[in-house]
Amino acid sequence: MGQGALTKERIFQAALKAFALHGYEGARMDKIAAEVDINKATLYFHFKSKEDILRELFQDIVLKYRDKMNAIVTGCKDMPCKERLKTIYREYLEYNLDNAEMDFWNRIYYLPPTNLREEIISITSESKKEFVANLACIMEEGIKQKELQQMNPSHMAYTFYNILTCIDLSSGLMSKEQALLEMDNCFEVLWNGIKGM
Amino acid sequence: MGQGALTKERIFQAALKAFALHGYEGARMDKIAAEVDINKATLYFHFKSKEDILRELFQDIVLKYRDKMNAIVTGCKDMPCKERLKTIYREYLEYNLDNAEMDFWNRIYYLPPTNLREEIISITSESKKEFVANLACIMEEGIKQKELQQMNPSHMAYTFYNILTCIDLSSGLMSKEQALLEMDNCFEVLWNGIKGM
DNA sequence: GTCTATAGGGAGATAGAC
DNA sequence: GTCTATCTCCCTATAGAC
Repeated sequence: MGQGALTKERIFQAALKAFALHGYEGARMDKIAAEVDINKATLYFHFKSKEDILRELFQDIVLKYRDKMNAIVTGCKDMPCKERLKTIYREYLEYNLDNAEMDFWNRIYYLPPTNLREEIISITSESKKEFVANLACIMEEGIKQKELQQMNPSHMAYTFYNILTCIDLSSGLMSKEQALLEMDNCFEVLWNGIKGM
Repeated sequence: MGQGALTKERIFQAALKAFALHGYEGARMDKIAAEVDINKATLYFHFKSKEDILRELFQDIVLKYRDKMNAIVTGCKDMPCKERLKTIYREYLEYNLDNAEMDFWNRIYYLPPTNLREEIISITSESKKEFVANLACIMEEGIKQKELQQMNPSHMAYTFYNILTCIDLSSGLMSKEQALLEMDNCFEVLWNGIKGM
C-alpha cells in the first residue's frame, strides 16, 4: 500500500467530518484539502468529483453500520429476552451517539444531493428494514419463551426501533449522558408494555 | 396592505419551499425570486439578506407550531386519558406529515447556518420541553384518575414524544398512509405499557 | 417597489509542470 | 502523486434608473 492509499484514507476522514458538519452543499473541497494538508487539485487525482467522494463514503459507512448491527444482535443471542433487548438498546445508542459516521448519515439522508437522493433513501430504507426484521425475530422468540406478551412482533420491533432512532433527533439537544439516561427511562416504559404477564 | 406586503408573503412561501427542499446552503436566491416571479434584486428590498429571510421564517413557523400544539392539547382536554393521548398522537402526526413547514424545521435544525446555529437549537429545545411538559401533565392526570399506571409521568411523556417524533425520521421512507398505520401500531404498544391495570 | 446591470467573491474542476 | 495556476460558472448582494 503506497502513499496514495494512505492519502485517500485521510481524504475520507476529512470529507466525513466536513459532510457531517456542513452537509453536502456546505462542505468545501478546499477545506477538505486543507484538513488533509494537500493541495486541492490532489483531491481530483484520488476522486472523480465531490459527488464521488460522497458516494464511496456512504457505501463504506453503510457496510460498517450493517456489520456493527449484526455483531450487536449476534453477540447477545444467548441472553434472556429482556437482557438481550437492553443490550441491543445500549450498544446501538453507544454506537450512534457522538459518532461522526452516523451524523454524516443523518445529514446526508435529510439533505441528499439531488443525483444521489433515490439511492440514499433506498439504501437507508433497506438498512432500517433489515434491523427491524432482526428485532422482530427476537420478539417472536421472546413470545415463544413466554418472556413477552402475545402481540404482533413486528409492531413491537418497530416501536422499539422508533424509540431508538429518536436519539438521532434529540442528541443534539442534550449531552450524551443525558441522552443515555432519558433513553434508559424510555426502555423501562417500553419494556413494561411488551413484557409477559 | 399594499403590494409590498403581498410580495413579501409570496417570498416567504417560496423561500420556505426552497429551504425545505435544499437546505439553507442549497437554496438559491435567484430561484426563489424566479418562483415568486420577481427580479432577484427585489428580494433585497424586502429582506436584508438570505439569513434574514431564514430568521423571520423560522420565528414564524415556531409560533405557528406552538399555537397548533397548544390547540391540540387544549382541544381534547375533557376526554378520558387514552382517547386524549390518541387524539394528540393523531393530530400531531397529521400536522407534521407532508407539512412543508416541518420539513423546513427538520432540515434547518440538522444543518443550520453557522450564525444561527445556537439560536435554532435553543428554540427547538425549548419547544420540545414545552410539549413534553404538557404531555407530562396529562400523564399525571391519568395516573390520578387510575387510567394510567403509577410510573414517572415525565418518563411516560418523553417516551410518548420520542415515538411521535420518529415520523420525522421515517416519513421520507414511506407513504403518509403507511406512516400513519405504523404509528397506530406503535401507539398500541405504548398504551399497553402505560395503561392502568 | 421593481427593474437592469454588475460588482465581487467563491466554488468545483482541469491543464500541465515537476 | 502532488503541486501551481487558472478556467468557468454561479451565487449573494448592491448601485442606480424608472
